[in-house]
Amino acid sequence: MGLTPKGMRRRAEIIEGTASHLRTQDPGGVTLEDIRAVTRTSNSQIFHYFPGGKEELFLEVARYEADQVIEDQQPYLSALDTWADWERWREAVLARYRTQGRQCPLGSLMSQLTEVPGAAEVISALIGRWQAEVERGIRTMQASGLIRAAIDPVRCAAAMVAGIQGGVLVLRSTGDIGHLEASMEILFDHLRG
Amino acid sequence: MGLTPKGMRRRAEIIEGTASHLRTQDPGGVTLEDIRAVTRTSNSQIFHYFPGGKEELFLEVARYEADQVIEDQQPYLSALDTWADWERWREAVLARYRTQGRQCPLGSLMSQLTEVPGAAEVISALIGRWQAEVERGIRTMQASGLIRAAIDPVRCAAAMVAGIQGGVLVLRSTGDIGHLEASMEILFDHLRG
DNA sequence: CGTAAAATGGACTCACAAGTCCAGTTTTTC
DNA sequence: GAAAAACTGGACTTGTGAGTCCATTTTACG
Repeated sequence: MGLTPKGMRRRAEIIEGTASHLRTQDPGGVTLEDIRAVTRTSNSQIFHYFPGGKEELFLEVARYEADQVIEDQQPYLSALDTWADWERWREAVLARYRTQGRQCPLGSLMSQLTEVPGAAEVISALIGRWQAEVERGIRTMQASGLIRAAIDPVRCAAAMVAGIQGGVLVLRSTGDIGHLEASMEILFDHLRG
Repeated sequence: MGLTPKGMRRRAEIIEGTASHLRTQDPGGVTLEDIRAVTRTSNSQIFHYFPGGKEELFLEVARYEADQVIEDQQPYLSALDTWADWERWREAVLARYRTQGRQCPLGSLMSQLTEVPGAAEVISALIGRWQAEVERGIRTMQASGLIRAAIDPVRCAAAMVAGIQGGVLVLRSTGDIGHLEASMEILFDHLRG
């Protein structure tokens, strides 16, 4: 049979507890014992809810964090209809990364999952969703004449996503958010023409 | 005493052998035993040349690979004096990543070294060097009137580096090189005005 | 030469952390 | 209200892989 309501709650608690612990600790060094302590579970619970063990749990956490990434950009990301919306979105992105600094929950997590089938899909899906939203925003702006028609929405959205990713990557290694700012700045300029 | 000539050779061999093995295998799963096999060494040699053990060895490999990244872009990166040079450079970068696909030796390696003092410096230094070269290129082009003066060399170089990094990151997770191409394309357009 | 330092081989220790097992408790369901 | 299924605790097994140790050979250098 499936999970009882209580079981579902417990499972979610384990994922969320692990996620929040992984935001402050390097996932590479986190053991099941740490997770047990932090989530007040026992070994049997972990393997009960995640038969695939640590790997499966981490993958679930990655999914959860990927959702968070999008979530944190809402409601702006889904409604890029005016320049003011774009600016608010940009601020939301910058604010997020200014706050979390070099601690990118998803980035460090994914590096632990390099050969788990499904891990790459999590990122691909995230990037896909992200890019699709940006693309939609560009098209909307084009429809209302705010962005010139010569802009290729697909390429521009791709560059935007890549620029942000790269900016965050640099932020993670150097602690400098300037690259992220510069990337978005220039791409916005490019959209404005 | 220091190392004898023979010792220095051996040490270099271990680094290079490990590096080339790490390009085809996920560093996370590579053990000292694998390294012993691949480099035909014994445990004592590894600890003899790298008293800090695996961590120290991997850090050396990271340094080595970081040098390679710059090396592979030469001689173009150091002489971005005309548009033709820029195009050749772009092609060199794209060619490199088209070839190695999702296998980014440095990226996967660094994720194993998240809490090694010195690891972040390797990346910081790489990004710094990279960005400085691009910046110099932009200034040269400005001096000869090929790029308009309104362009901010620092911001633009930062965005370029971030865009490339992000493009590679996406390439690593999705296998799609389109983001890298789009990033460079748009930034080149921006430079051309 | 000869001797001291450096280079090598390979067996051994040891800690740790993932995963297993089973016995006991709670919840669901009929 | 009782059987079945889901849930939980915690001790135990086990494999693995980093790092240690010492004995032996090779190289540097006066």
